[in-house]
This record gives sequence, structure tokens and C-alpha cells, in this order.
Amino acid sequence: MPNQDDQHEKLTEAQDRFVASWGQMAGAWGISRTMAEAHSLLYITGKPMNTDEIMDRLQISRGNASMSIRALLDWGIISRTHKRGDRKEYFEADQDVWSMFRSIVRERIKREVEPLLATLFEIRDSSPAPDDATGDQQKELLAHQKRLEEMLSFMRTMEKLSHRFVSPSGSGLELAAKLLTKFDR
Amino acid sequence: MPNQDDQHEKLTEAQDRFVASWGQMAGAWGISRTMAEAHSLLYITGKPMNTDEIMDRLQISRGNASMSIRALLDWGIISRTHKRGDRKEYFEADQDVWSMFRSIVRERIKREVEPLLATLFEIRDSSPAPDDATGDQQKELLAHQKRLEEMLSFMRTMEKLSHRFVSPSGSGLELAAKLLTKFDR
DNA sequence: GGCTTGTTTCAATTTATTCTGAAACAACCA
DNA sequence: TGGTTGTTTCAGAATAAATTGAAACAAGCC
Repeated sequence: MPNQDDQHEKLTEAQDRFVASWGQMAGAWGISRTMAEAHSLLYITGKPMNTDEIMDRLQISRGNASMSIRALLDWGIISRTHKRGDRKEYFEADQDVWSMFRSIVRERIKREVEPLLATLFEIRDSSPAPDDATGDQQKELLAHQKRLEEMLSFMRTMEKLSHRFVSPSGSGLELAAKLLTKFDR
Repeated sequence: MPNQDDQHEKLTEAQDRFVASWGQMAGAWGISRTMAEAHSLLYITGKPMNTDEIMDRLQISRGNASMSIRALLDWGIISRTHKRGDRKEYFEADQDVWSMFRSIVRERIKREVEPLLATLFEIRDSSPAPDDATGDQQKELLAHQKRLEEMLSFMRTMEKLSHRFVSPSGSGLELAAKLLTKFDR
């Protein structure tokens, strides 16, 4: 029968593996490796931790820890807590994966989709009007306009779709997703 | 009334702006700036272009152009063409935004989600079994298991959902998306 | 005020990524 | 086969991004 230390060591090892594999995905999610690691550490341990504990566990500098934690707070996927009789700040991760995911989507729309949409509108408005041209040139301008419109319409559909998922009433996201996959093929 | 050269200059300018704004998003999408620029150039001009034309227009080196084009081919969002009487290879972008998007999702699932899922399964299997423990330790192991399971279940739902969108029969993606947003609030 | 504890900032450095340019390669032609 | 045109590769250079560590800052306490 395994003893307690054995068990604990294995647990820690599993946690570390979880953190590492999450860190690898960081790039894909548009956040830095440390951010991803800190977040996954808080998620998988389920325990509030302070800056020093995070530094020690991830072997990173104080500055890096501070900035990564700040960024996670800005993204809204971790939150501050306090322990009685301890002046340090503690941080904990949202334990609901779906709500965590919603926060990420919300933030990425704000940071990436919205600015791009704004630019696309600008470009459309500053593109030459097909009415003012004739013949082949007019065709070309019309085609250009069409491509812009299609991209715009796509982006707006995606934006609206995401907002739906993200909105307070959008907790249906989980249900919707499950339903969609349930009735597959 | 605007003359032809005026019009053409404005068109080129609009295209350049499109390419630039797309390039800015590159990081967020997990591809390099040049890849994004080359792709958006092919998309917005709608014309097949050869390596030299792309180099000139984007002001990049031959090596960079070659590698970026190759990567785009690998992602399946541009394709080769040829012109009669011209030995050069030409490249053109998929003009259907939705199918383009599907290719991207398909590729990202393959590159990011699937490996992560595999690792998560491994971690679950190598995590210590709660049965072997007692008391608080058992509680802790159970909580760990639960968090792993939730993450796994989330990722699998997402994977299935994406596969649905991506599958040949999944051309319904566009319709589904439009419907979902249509009946909003 | 001065002391202790905890947090943030940021210039300098390290690390990772992207890009260049020239050489190697490949395919065709006479 | 040698010449021409087009493409790919890759070591080194340039660029961008993340990280460190020490100093500055805050807040509480005596």
C-alpha cells in the first residue's frame, strides 16, 4: 500500500506536468508562458497562493510573477483573496472551466476582433467607389468591395456569436455546445 | 470626375491597409506576420501572384517569401496555380471566407488541441488514485481528479464542436452561426 | 518620523522568433 | 552537357518578446 509521501509526490508531479503542458499552449492563446503557467497552477492546485509561493513553485523572478499575476487579474481569470492574519495577497483561479473560457473569449474579442473590425470599416469607407469608374476598372472595384464586405460580414457574425456566448445569459454556452455535439452525424 | 490612375492608387492604398491590419493580428492567430500579410494580399487582390510579385509588394526577402508561402500551403489556405506560357508558380487564396476559416480551425485543432488532449489523458492516468488514500489526502486527490476531468471534458466538447464545424458536412457552419445570432436576445 | 513587510516598476539582459541573402538544388531546354 | 530560370534551404543577422533584479513605492505599525 502506497504511503502518504509517495502519494503526495505523485500528485505534485501530476500538477507540474499539467502546468507544463498548459504553458506550452500559451502562445496559441495569446498570452505569455508564465501567465499560462501561473494560471494553470492556481487552477490545478485549487488553493489560493501568494506571490512567493507562485515564484517558488514556478522558479520565476518576483518581477515576472507580479506582472503575470497582474495580467491574469486584468483578463479576469484569477481573483484576489486574503487570509486572516496574513498581510500578503493571495490569488485563486476561477474553478469553473466554462466561465474561465468565457472570460478569455470576452477579452480576446475586445483586444483583437474589435480593433480589426474598426479598421475594416475604415478601409471600406476609404476605398474608391465603383460608381465613379467604368469597364474593367469598375469590375475590379466591385470585386474589391465584395471581398471586403464578405470579410466584414464574417467578422461581424463571429463577433455577435461570441458575444452571445459571453453574455451573462450566455451561460447556455455549455448546454448549446453539448447539444450540438450530441446529435452528431 | 476621378481619373483611372487616381482610382487605382486608392485601390492599392486600401489593399495595403488591409494587408497591414491583417498583419497586426498575426501574432494573435499563431502565425507569423509575413504569413498573414501574404495571405491577406492574395485574398484582397483576388489575383494569383508569383513569388516575385509577393516579394515586391510586401518588401520581403525571397527566403522569407518562399517559407511563408510554403507554410500557407501547409495550412491549406492558399493553393498553387499556373499561367499558360509561364514557368513560374502562382498562388491564390481561397476566396470563400468561411472555408478559409474552417481550414484554420482544422489546422489549429490538429496542432494544438489534440496534443494537449493526449497529454491530459496521460496526466490523468498517472495521477495517484484516491482509493489508495484516506482522510484529507483522499479528499485532495479526489478534488484533483475532478479538476482534471472537468478540463478534459471541456476540451473534448470543444474538440467535437470544432470537428463538427470543420467536417465536410459542416458547411452548415455559416447557417448555424447566422441563425444563432439572428434570434439574439 | 523610522522600521518592517509586501508590491510594483522598469532598464538591462536573456531568450525566442523571424528574416535575410547567398548557396544549393531542381527542372527544363537547346 | 551547359545554360537558364525558378525554388528551397539554412546559418547568421536582425528583431521582438519575455524575464530578471534591484530600486522605488505603499501601507501599516511602533
